[in-house]
Amino acid sequence: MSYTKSTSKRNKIALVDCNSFYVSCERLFNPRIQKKAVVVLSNNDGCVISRSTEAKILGIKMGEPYFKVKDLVKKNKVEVFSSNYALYGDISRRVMRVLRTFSPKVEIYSIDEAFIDLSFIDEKGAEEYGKEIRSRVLKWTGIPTSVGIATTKTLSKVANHIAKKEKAGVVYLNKDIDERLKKFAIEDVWGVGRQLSKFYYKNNIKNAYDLKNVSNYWVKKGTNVLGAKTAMELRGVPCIDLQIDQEKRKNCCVSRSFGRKVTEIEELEESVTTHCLNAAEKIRADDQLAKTITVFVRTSPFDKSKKYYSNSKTIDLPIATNNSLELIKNATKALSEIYVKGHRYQKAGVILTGLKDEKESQENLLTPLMDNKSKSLMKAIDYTNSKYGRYAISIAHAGLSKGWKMRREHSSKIDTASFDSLPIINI
DNA sequence: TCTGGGGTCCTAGGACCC
DNA sequence: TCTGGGGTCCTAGGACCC
Repeated sequence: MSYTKSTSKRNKIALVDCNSFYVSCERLFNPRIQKKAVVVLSNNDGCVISRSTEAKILGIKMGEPYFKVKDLVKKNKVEVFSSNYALYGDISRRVMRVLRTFSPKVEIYSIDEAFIDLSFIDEKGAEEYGKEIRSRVLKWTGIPTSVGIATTKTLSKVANHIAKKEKAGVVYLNKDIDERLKKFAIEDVWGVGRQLSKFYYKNNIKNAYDLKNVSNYWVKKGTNVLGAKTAMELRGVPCIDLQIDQEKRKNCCVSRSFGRKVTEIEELEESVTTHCLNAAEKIRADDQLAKTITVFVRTSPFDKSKKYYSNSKTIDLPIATNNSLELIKNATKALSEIYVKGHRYQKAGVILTGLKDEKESQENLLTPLMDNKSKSLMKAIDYTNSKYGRYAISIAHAGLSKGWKMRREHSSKIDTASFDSLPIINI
């Protein structure tokens, strides 16, 4: 058996993850905050969702409500930003474009991370290649990354985690794997969340090594197939394929918390209408049609002094559509069925499901002739809004005052349209 | 006063059918 | 008291991810 030969052909998957991505994006445009503690807040300035290393050291936790750390932030002069997803999306696309120069097989896993197939690199070259990825991404986009390389996606997640923790930049997990896994807490394993951690701890499985060494049968019985796949991947057996083709979404959800509590149905209607416009625009951009629409509303789950109310209504559309007006009509009807006077609503949303390709949908003989007309209307609206800014054309029912709209008190106001026209300078 | 948003996949259980 | 047995399809809800 020729061992060396087979190992050199082994699967190699790199996970490239941007460090403190949203903070790094804000830093690109703000030299003043390079070395400072910085945090980025979620929509509505609700929670901390990105932290610089300095902010982590101060003890600011991921996902922590902003009001709980406000004092700490003030005392330590932490720089605070409301999130700017249009900006982060632009930077993300740039990062991904650079990653594609390293391998034809790239899976964009989230806004700030990607799996890359590096099986064509031999054992000795893997770590060097990882370093080259880091430096090129940094040079071409300004974004710092960490790279983990291993034989499966789950192990490359482990490697990446270690790279971040040890500030190693690149970790290639090819030796002393068991020793590393023994020090890797079970709750940090990709695919093991709160419930599974509880279950594993109860059964004396405390780290990745423990999980690697229990029987597949036992894992599958106690959890499900995904649990078993995770265990297999820790053993180095690839079970989760790289998804290279960007598949279209199957659902589309648009929802927001309100900037203040809402009690009247008119304001709920405004927000639901706005969410419909956004959701419809999203699926039109992908040439998709929706078969069903769900509207949901809820009060604050944190307000213990009031009774919690949460409800949703789903409507099957007679003909799959992406027509804003059609969707709004149904959403409004759904809303009227779940609205109960007297509650202080905190959030409302719209979910489009049963999405399918417009091309694949059969032309329905009963489709009114109107349809072509409204199709061109939607096209015109999308074009105008993309050219002159979102909401250049809206409908009156979406509301003009929008007293319920979310808070964004710390926006850096970086205009991505103008950013996109900036020249790129390679240093 | 103030606690994000948008996804995917899996399973259990009901409806329905023969 | 006893109440068939399987198969498929669909959906709601849970768990997980970033």
